[in-house]
Formats: sequence, C-alpha cells, structure tokens
Amino acid sequence: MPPAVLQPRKHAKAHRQQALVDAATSVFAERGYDCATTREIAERAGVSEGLIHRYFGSKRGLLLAILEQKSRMVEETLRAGVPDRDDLHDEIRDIVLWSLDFMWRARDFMRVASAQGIIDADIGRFIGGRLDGERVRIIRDKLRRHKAAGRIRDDVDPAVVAQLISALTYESGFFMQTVFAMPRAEVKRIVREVVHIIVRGIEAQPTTDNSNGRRGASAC
Amino acid sequence: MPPAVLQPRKHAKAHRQQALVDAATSVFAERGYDCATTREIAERAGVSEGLIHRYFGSKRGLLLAILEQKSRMVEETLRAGVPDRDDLHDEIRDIVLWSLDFMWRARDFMRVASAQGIIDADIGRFIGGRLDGERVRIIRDKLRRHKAAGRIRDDVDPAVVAQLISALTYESGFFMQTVFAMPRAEVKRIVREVVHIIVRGIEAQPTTDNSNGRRGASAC
Amino acid sequence: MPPAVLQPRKHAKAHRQQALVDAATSVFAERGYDCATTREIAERAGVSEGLIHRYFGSKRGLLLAILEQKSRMVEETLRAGVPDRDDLHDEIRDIVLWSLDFMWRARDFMRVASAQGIIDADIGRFIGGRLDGERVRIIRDKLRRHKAAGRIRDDVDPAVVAQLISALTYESGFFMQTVFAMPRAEVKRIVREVVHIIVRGIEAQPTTDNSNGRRGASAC
Amino acid sequence: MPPAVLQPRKHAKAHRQQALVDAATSVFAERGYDCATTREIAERAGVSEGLIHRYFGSKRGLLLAILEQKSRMVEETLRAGVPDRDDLHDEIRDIVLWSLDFMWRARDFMRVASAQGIIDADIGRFIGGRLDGERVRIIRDKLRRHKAAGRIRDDVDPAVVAQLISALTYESGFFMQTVFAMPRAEVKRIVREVVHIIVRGIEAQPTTDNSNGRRGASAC
DNA sequence: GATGAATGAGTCTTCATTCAT
DNA sequence: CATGAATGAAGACTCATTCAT
Repeated sequence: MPPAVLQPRKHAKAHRQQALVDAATSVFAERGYDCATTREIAERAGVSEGLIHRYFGSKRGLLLAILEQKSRMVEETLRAGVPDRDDLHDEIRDIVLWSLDFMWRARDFMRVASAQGIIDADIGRFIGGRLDGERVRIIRDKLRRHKAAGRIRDDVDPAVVAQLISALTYESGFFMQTVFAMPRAEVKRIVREVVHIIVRGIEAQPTTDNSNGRRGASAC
Repeated sequence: MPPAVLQPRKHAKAHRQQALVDAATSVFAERGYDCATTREIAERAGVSEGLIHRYFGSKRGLLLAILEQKSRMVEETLRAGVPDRDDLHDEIRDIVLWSLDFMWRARDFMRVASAQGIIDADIGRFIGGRLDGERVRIIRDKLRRHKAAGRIRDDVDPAVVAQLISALTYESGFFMQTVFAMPRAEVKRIVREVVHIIVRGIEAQPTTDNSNGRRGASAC
Repeated sequence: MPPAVLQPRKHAKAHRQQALVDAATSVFAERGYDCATTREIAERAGVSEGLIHRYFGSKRGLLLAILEQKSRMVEETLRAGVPDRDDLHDEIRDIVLWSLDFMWRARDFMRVASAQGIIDADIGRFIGGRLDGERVRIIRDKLRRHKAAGRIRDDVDPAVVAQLISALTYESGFFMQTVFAMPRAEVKRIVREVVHIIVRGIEAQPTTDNSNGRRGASAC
Repeated sequence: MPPAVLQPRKHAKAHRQQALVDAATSVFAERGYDCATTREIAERAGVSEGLIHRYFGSKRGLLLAILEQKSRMVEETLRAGVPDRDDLHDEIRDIVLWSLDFMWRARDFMRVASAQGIIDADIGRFIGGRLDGERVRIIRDKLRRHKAAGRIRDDVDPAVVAQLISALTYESGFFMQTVFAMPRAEVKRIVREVVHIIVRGIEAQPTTDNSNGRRGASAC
C-alpha cells in the first residue's frame, strides 16, 4: 500500500494549487486582473512563478479556475445552505440576508468576478449564465413553491421576482457593502425594509392595515 | 471680442480634449482601463500621445476627467430630463425606463466607471457618493413629494425605496443589457412587471383586485 | 553470460539512449539547437526529461553525443561503402553521388551539425577536423592511388582536388538539396556535369575531342 | 529651409538604426540568433531595448533587416566591384579571390545568414534565391561572355560552372576561413590551384603541356 | 503649444536543470 | 534507476511617461 508514500506528493500539489487560487483571488481583488502580476501571486502563495503556467496554463487560466471553483461552490451552498421556509416573508428575508453575508465573506471573489465580467465578454457571459443565472433560477424555484401553495398573486411571475431579488442582493451585498463601503448595519436595515415592500407587492392577500408589513392573522 | 485670432486655437484645444475623452471612454470600455494603451487612445482621438499628459497629467487623470464630466451630465439630465408625474406608478416607471435607456446609450461609460470603481477604492467612493448617490437622492426627493401627497404608505421610507429602484435600474440597465447581453425587450418586460410589484408594495391604499397592477379608477 | 537478468535492463538503457539521440537529431533539425526544448526531445523519445541529464549530462552533452556517433558512422561508411574504381571519372562520380545520397538521408543530422558548427567554435572545429577533415582525407587517399597509377597530372595535388570535391559535395549534397530545396534531379544533373569538368582539369592526358567528356579509348 | 534643424533628428534615427543592425550582426554571429538577447544587442548599440521593436517590429524583423541590407550590398558590389577580364583564368581567379576577401570581411554576416538559413526555411529560401542565387547568376553572365567569345568549350554550360565556382567560394570563403579557422594563406593557395583545374576543365582549347596551368602562347 | 521619438521599468512566459520519491 | 514536479533565471516584448525639437 504505497498511497501513504504518495499522499504527501499529491497533497502538496493540491495544496499548492489551492494556495495559488487563494493568492490570486486576493491579488486580483486588490489590483484588478490586468494590474495584478503573476510574480506577486506566486510570492503570496509561496510557490514559484512557473507553477502558475504549469498548473493553469496562463494567468487567464488561473482566473478561469477561480471562477469555476467558486461558482460551483456558490451553487451548492445556496441550494443546500438556505432551508426552505413556509412563510413567504421569511423565505425571501433568509435568501437576502444569506446572500448579504455570503457576498461579504466572498468579497474578494466578487470583486474579481464583477470587474472582469464587465470588461471581458467571455467572463461576462459566464457570470450571467452560471453565477448570476443559477442564483436567479434557484430563487425562482423557491418562489414557485410558494406560488403553488397560493401564497403569491396569480399575476406575479416568480422568475421576475427572482430577478428583482437577485438585483437587490447583488447591489446591497456587493456594491453597497464592498464597493461603496457603506456601513454594513445600515445596509442590513435597508434590505430588511425592502423585503417588506417586495413581499407586500407579491403576496396573494395583501394586508392593508398592518404596520410595516408584519403580516399577521389580520381579518378583512 | 479681441482675441478673434486666438478663439480658433482655444476651440481646437477644447475640441482635442473632448476627442481624447471620447476616445478614452471607448477604448477603456473595450479593453478595460489597465489594458487600454495611451497610444490607441491618442490614435483614435487623432492627436499625439503626449497631449494626454499635457492635458490630463496622466492616464489616470484622463479617467478621472471622464468620470467628472459624465457624472455632472447625469445629474443634470436626470433631474431635468424626467418630468414629475402626479401618479406614483407613472413616476417610478418613467424613472426606471429613462435609466434603462440612458445606461444603454452610455454603456461605454458605464463599463468604465463600474469596472474601475470595483477595483479602485477612490473611484468606488466617487461612484457611490456622486454618481449612484446623487441618483438615489434625486429619486428619493421625487418620492418624498408623493409621500407628502399621501400616495405612499406612512411606514415606507422614500430613501429605502430609492435604493431599491436604484438597484433595479443599475442591474437591469447595465448588467442585464450590457454585461449579460440579454435581449433589451426582455429586460424592459421584466422591469415593467417589477415596477408594478414595487408600487403595490409602497402605495398608500393597496389595490386588491386589479389584475397585474393596472391601477385604474378603482373605488373601494 | 551470467547477468541474463540484467541484460534486458542494459538493453533497455541502450535503447533509451538511442531513442534520445534520434529524437534529439530530429528536434534539433526542426527547431535548431537553441530553440529545441528538452521536453519535446524527451516526449518524442518517450522517456522522461531527467534522463537526458542522467545519460548525457546536459542538453549540450546530447548534441555532442549525436556528433560523435554520426561522425564515426560517416567515416566507416565512406571508407568501406564506396569501392575503389580503376577509372578516375568513375571514382570521382561514385564519391560525389554517394555523398549526395548520404547527405540527403542524413539531412537532419547535416542540419544540426552545420548550423551549430557555424555558431559554436568547438563544434566548428570538430566538424572541420573530424567530419569534413576525415572526408577530405579519404578522398585524397583515393586520388593518390590514381596519381600513383599515372592517371592524374603531375602538377595536380590530390589534397587540393579532395578539397574541391568536398566543397562540391557539401554544397550540392546539403545546401542545394536541403537548405535551398532545389529539385534533387536538377542537382544530380549539375553534379554530373561538374564531375566531367573536374576530371578534365586533372587527368593526365587530356582528351581534346570527345564530346562532353565521355572519355573512351580515344587515341591521340 | 528647416532641414538644417531636422537633419540631426533624422540623422540620429538612421544612425541608431544602423547601430542596431551592426550590433545585431555581431551578437547574432557570436551567439547564434536564438541565443542572442535583444538586451545585449541594445547595449552594444548603445540604445534602449524598446527601439528594436519600434524600428524592426521584433527580433526577427531585425534579422530580416540585416539580410535585406547586406544582400542588396552584395549584389551591387559583386556586379560593379569585379571588373570584367578578357582572359578566362583571370576572370575566374578575380571572382574567387574577391569572394574570399569579401566573405572574410563580412564573416559575421556570413555566420548569421548561414546558420539561420539552415534552420529557418524562410531564410533558407531567401539565401538560396537572393544571396546565393544572385551570385550564381552574376558569375554565369560573366562566363557567358567568355563562351560567346569562344573561350569556353561548347559542351560546357556556364550555369553549371557558375554553380561550381559558387560552391568553391562559399566553402573556401566561409567554411575554411571562418568556420574551420584554417590559415587564410593556406586557403588562398588551395583556391588558386583549384582555379587552374577548373579553367583547364572548361576552356576551349585545352593546353596539354604547360606546367600547372600557366597558359601561354602554347601551340598545338 | 504640440509632436513623436526614446526610454526603462516591468510583464508574462519559457526552459534547462535539480531532486525527492 | 527513472520519474516528473518544482524551480529560478532569463527573454522578448509592451507601455506610460519624458523631452528635445
């Protein structure tokens, strides 16, 4: 059973690859893809510059590897990490707050993906189709369940609401928190209020009298 | 007017400066700020490379000049170009559709400002405070008029709604149309539906029975 | 033979060494020594890159091994492969045509040796002294036999004629055929005519009347 | 008349270009094209590395410029520099000795062109068609004059003789003198003897009795 | 004031060579 | 012994910026 002997090698290789991905994410985030140098990435990862090309083919290959790895992670986490709720408001609030938190923790990656997606058409399509697209689809599916349960108005399309929620989370989770450096508490407050507005705009039997959206067992 | 002879010169100078700003906007948009070369900008503007440094000090100075010029233009146009409406739905729809159109026409500039704002903290703050911030403030002021007129619920903060609308317009106007290259008609359809949802979520006397939000002369 | 078990190993080693020499010859010929990469050589030989250094010390060691091996082969073949002739014209024609053929078959090697010999003084001397020098000496010896037999003018130095023939074979065998990519039939035609000229210039009793050098039993 | 003012600039530019061509010729000759570095060339020329790319586009562009410049020079010089002679032996001897001298003075260039011509098919064709080809054509034309004057045998093709002379000059002028580093006096001696042999092989009325080719007023 | 020629610092990338396994 | 993963030194080429004209 030689695996005990080979393991260190393979381990070291995977370790180094991950170190490069992590280092590149932070350097790309700090300087922007074009301004970032492979030298700094290699230094921060503690490996030689040549390894970038051996592992990822080129600087761009490293960028694509980052995108690929993170987007797979996002999909899995969002799908599994936010449990379904039977209350429409709770559902949407959970999604939004979870995204707020995720995009803050992954703000380096968000910077890289967003900035380059704007400049590079290929990457823009990748983000629109995979990253953002998948998030919209997941949210839509969750909303469909509520619609089927009669909790959403007939004339409201879950896909459209999903787009609205996605826009909200991206703007608040990334731009407000990271790019505009707004206080996170302030962002959270705004988002909570917005969720009430959205819910009021889509729920099946709009409550007329509750103050600030706390929907209760209000009779007509 | 004595300097009849100098006028052409000054004219030529202003002309050249504008040519550089325009050329830089398109080159920055195509290649990204870091990848763009001063040589290509100068070539496209039909002037010599050295002029960039004489007029704007550096490549970065040219970028800042673009931002300054365009953001001033945006403020003036949005404030003056979208006339007030007495109907809440019409007001919001007009704002959103106007932004959709503006961001499409200025998509080169949007690319430059967005991509670099994400990478460069200074520019990020500039956009948050001036470009996006001013837009949010303008929308908020318009909404305040409606709130004063009793057309918006008491428990709804116009500033929060302004943020929501801003997020919606940025996401749809820039990301969907330009970055993700979605069909513009599709984007417009989504946005129109979203406007109904938002209006329903904030208006003072929610209409319960109209199909898909076509508010009419609905009596109680 | 006791090491019946080791034999296969040794065989494998010799096999690998030869594979490397062959692969290197073709890669050097295609790309030039400096441009050729040890990786491609190893790949084409089907062995690992490290073996080049274990067997030959360095990339240059591999080049020297090629030269050594081939030059030994050339000497043996030319000395043994072209039988002596009693007719001067036949002798020279055989030498030239054999060289024409050999240099075509070994054109990869010729490229490597020639190109690098021009650049690298050590290799240049090696070729001048061993490869080309030996060929000249062999030809000279063959001519001496004819001189001793009275078939060559007294005032003609076989060593000089050998140099002329060597120049002719090198130019036609390598440059015309391989470097200038002239049609091989055309080259052969030129060479045959040149042989007539040379023979006429060196033979003891010049024939005055034969058409185009077909020397026969022409009386005076 | 501003040329007096512009001249220095233009002069400096042409001067720098020539300095680069000269420096590159010597560096290429010393190290070989692939091994030579643009940095060393620029240093030796006393200009910045970037100029190579501004002037010649690339390292290869610089090589092509060298070839172009020198080959034009060769053609002009050979055609004009070696005056016609009415004696066949004098004519051929002059051509060969002039080439011997030229190839020695231009040995750096010869190295570059020869070594790279062997490796690079494009350059090989260039040399075969332009450099060597033109030399052969010039020699052939000179010989045709002698044939028309009845100084060359009817059954001898001047084109073939031109090839033989070209091969001789290349081998002796470049390989013997430069690559094999043979003593130049020795090379000259060999060449002079070879010229006698060739002349004897092609001249119309072969002299039978003169000692070592000193053709005189020898009657039959 | 405007030009464009020149610079030199810096980039991505390649590759012979070494060494742990 | 053989492998192939890793290195680090070096190379061609680019580009913002400067400056003489």
